[in-house]
Amino acid sequence: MITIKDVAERANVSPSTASRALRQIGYISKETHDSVFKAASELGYIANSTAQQLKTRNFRTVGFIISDSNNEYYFSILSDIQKMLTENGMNLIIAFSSENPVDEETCFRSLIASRVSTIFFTPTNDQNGEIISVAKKNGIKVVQLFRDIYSDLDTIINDDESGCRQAAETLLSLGCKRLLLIDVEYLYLESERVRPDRSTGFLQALKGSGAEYDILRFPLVDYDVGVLTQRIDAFRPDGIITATNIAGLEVLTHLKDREHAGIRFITFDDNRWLQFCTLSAIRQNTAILTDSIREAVCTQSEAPRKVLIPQDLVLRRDALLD
Amino acid sequence: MITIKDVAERANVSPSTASRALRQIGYISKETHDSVFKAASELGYIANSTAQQLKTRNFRTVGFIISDSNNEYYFSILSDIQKMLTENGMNLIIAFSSENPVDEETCFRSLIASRVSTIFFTPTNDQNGEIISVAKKNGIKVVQLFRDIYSDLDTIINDDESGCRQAAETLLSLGCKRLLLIDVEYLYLESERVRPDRSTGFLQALKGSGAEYDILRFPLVDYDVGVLTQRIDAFRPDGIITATNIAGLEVLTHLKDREHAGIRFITFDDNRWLQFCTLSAIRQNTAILTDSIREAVCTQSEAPRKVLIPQDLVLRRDALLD
DNA sequence: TTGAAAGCGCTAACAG
DNA sequence: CTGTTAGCGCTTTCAA
Repeated sequence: MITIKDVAERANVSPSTASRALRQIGYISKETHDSVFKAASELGYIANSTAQQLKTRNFRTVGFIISDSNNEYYFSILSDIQKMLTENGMNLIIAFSSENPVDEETCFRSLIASRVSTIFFTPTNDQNGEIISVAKKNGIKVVQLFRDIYSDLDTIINDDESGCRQAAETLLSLGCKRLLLIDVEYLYLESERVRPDRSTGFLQALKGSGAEYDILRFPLVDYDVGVLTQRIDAFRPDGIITATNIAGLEVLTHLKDREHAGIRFITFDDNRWLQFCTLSAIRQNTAILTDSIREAVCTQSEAPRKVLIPQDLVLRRDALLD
Repeated sequence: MITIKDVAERANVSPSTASRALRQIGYISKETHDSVFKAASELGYIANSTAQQLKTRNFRTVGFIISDSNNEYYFSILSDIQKMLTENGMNLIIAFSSENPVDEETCFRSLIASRVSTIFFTPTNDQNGEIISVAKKNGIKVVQLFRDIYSDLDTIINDDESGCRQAAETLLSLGCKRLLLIDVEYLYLESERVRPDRSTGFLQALKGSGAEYDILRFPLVDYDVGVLTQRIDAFRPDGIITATNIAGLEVLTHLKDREHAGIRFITFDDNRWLQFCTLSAIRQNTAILTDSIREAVCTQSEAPRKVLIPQDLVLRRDALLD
């Protein structure tokens, strides 16, 4: 390991002078500046940011807890977020809560130990207030993403409720009479506690439409696909909305196998494969999301800030109707 | 911020005693142990791992540089890697090189500054030996993933050469007479410098088969899709192999648009959408990969270790042949 | 069994 | 303009 002491010795200055020279701070003579930079480059010196942070109490790392590693939506936003953080001189540490409170707490502990400046997480339950307050006691900002569970936290969510309402209205306007929504079932959370709620938007669209409808709440992980397929076969919908890509794929696979036809389909979370299959989807707004995250990282507000991000419905010629 | 001093004061012991008690190391009386733990839990104390690492010189973080954030393959392996690291008490920092040497160097600098124990990266070029040696000078192990560019580094690669040979042999055995391989064009690397090389396996399979063939090297990012489609239209293949999902999607989109038929298709990097579309793919072995990464992180070898991971061809009823 | 002291690598305050 | 000193939070001798 090469330290600033090594650089200082080689340049015949004190460590503090070397430090100031390298950071271009304060008054440094041209000669000192040059000799320090020369020494640093010859030695291959790179400042230990761990020690810097300890000293300056200025923690330039952000923690990101992904709740569902199978959900590609997370990864589609990750590189934008990382790029934005780099532009702001920050690092990104990621962790996975696997949709359960115990892992979520472990993630928190690990990120708190690393003294990240901010933790972004998608709450898997409403019982982890303890560790959240420990984070805050340690000067860490905590922001909940995509699920508004803890009312006292900064919150950034996609407007899934309105997205789902749009999707249902569109299906109705296309002539559907029997709509099925595959919403999310949370293992450690009452559905009623979770905002935004796709079912709410769904019901608003259906109110007074005269159409039949059904809602299945389906787990994000460790699910039994039979529950899904039986419900489809029993209800016989002519339009289906799925809350995630994964559920969407299960639905599509089932419909294809059974050679169903004429069932219209919209899923949350657009991607290139949906585009290729000319399937309709609800597209999240990554730009606004990244921007909100940047703001959350860079500003320190008092009152909890709530951000609601609008989303688009992308209609495509539905392959299943061909 | 809550420090061990706070805990020590509340428990009426010295910081060093508190430290030993919390880490269950050395001789500690039952009473001290209990009072220290009580104080820590009441205060919500979590040890600052930054300071711990500075002291113990034991860096429990791994850096991972993703070269292409559009390539979902990276994300499909990330959660397994992260889980494995967690089990071994380590953290994961990710960074993105965006397939260019400048960003790659920036990533290295940032990870070296964080004093990660190991850096995994997919080389985007062969000119960054300088920063790699700086990493090593700072006691950081460097492992190249998926591309064998620097001969003196630990290396973990998928056996794309054999995978491509298998794919080509299979297409030939299915009766194809005109094979097109869409291989990767590297912006900052001569193709000949990159191992494994899909084209090599492709050519081995074709040798003596009497079939016609063509190879197009296509960029991973910022590509012109017209180059791809024109080549397909000009060569009129009856079998296509693509090196990435992204190129694969472009090929499929083109073939669908033009209502081509009877063209067999195999792509690298299997996923659930390919499965749904009943498209054939070459499937990487994530278990072996994760295991190799664990070994690289946990053991310190002298000579550079080279790991070659075998992969499977998954044949599915090709939707385009229906 | 516990505490005092030193020091990991770095920077900020203060003298010079 | 530069060096000395102290200390971030933690652990590790070493002495008590």
